[in-house]
Amino acid sequence: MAQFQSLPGFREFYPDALARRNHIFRLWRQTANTYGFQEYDAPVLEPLELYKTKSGDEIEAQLFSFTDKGGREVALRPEMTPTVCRLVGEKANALKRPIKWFSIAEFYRYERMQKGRGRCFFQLNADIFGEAGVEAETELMALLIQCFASFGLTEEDFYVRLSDRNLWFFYLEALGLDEPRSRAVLSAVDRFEKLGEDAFKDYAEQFGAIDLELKAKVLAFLQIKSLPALESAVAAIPDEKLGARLADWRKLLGNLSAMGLGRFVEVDLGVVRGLAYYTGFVFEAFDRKGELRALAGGGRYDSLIGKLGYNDMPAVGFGVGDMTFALLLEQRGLTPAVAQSTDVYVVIGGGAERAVAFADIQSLRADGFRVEYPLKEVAFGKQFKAAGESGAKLALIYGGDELAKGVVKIRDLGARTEIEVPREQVASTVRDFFSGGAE
RNA sequence: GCGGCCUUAGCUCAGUUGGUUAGAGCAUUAGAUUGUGAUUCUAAGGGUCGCGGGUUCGAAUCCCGUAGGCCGCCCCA
Repeated sequence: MAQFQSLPGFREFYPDALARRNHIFRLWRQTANTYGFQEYDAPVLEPLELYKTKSGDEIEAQLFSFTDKGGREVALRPEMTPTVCRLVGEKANALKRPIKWFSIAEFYRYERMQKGRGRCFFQLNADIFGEAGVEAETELMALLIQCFASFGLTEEDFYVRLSDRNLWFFYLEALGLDEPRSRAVLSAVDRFEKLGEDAFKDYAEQFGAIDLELKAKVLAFLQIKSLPALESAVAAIPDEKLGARLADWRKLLGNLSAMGLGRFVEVDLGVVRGLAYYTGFVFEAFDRKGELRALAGGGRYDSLIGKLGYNDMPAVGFGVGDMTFALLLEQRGLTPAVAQSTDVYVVIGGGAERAVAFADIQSLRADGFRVEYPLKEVAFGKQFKAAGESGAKLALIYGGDELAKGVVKIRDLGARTEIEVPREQVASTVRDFFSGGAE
């Protein structure tokens, strides 16, 4: 039986599964289009160096990487960001701003499988380049939320946590921390939700036990869950950068409320997105029940394009993986039955009738109807059964009796009624049925 | 990289203290039904019991190894 298995962590999409996947992609694509994003794609295989430059040498352990026949070190793409940065960086001078792009692509990571995570997966990636202000965050967060809401998910189902690495750096700077210490504190902040007090161990190893007063301030700051709380926390510290940053926060949250999306967004300074390349606002989407891993993540990464050797360009982006998202839809009963059904099933008497039926079948198909017929001669009873199971709305009956009279019998499979029409009126009758009956 | 549980038909699962030819439901195909569909009845196809080794007169069953799956830790771009 199992002569060959698929590789661990890889997925196969039988028609049902592919129909569900396509449904997700269709709505994502449609939503991105309504926001004025343009779709792009790029190679699955990239130079290994592209990812090392962005994420460091350690990344190789988590990549599908190998040496190709030309001696090049290559890797299957684990993410889209470096690639899209190259695309934008190469043609930066020729691209109209703002650059609003998206892609739906497959990615590969050499990882251990878990719920919502495999070695290959699809992601919707959307990015805005060339806009340094919070207008870019506004547009992207709105798109992210709409990409979920399009499926019928509501604020009861998911929410987006918003945080800000700049705000953290300015705050820690105002508290007198240098950059290495600030980074260590942020790393602790990132892990605090999971590890609790242990999150500060790494900091202690590098810089000695953390000052208790400082720690108290950090913990208080990371538990801020609203703009007013943030404002009052910052009000106590006279700092120009912090004040300016707060203005950005008001603007971004104000924009999202004006769009009617405020209910989806929560201030949560506990989110800092790991050691990532993010430089400003960061956000993550989660299911409300807290049962699944992150649904989406994104943020601003203004220095990455420069790091890859191009002129600096501001950038904000997010990615949504298909696996966790599909789990959420399933949990909420929003996975649609998307089986594509037949429009017309043609019942054919015998060999002679077949030739006549074929001509009409082909012309109906040319008109865009989905038409099926039995590949081999089978009994009428079977054919009607097959017609019912196919989901067809109409059955056309090409029997010897009808053709002798120059007519075709058309059966409305839903209403269980039949009419006979002259053969030359078959196409128009079918067309009328579907244009009149459908909407 | 580490840990827990699991693996018998396409799917969901039975399978007695180790004992003849490994079963059921669903699904598939065919027949009842050579001109009218979602019901019903009948039958068929489909398995080297994940793979390899060991114990035994005899292994789906016990032991060892290994692969794969699920879940969690680490990580999560």
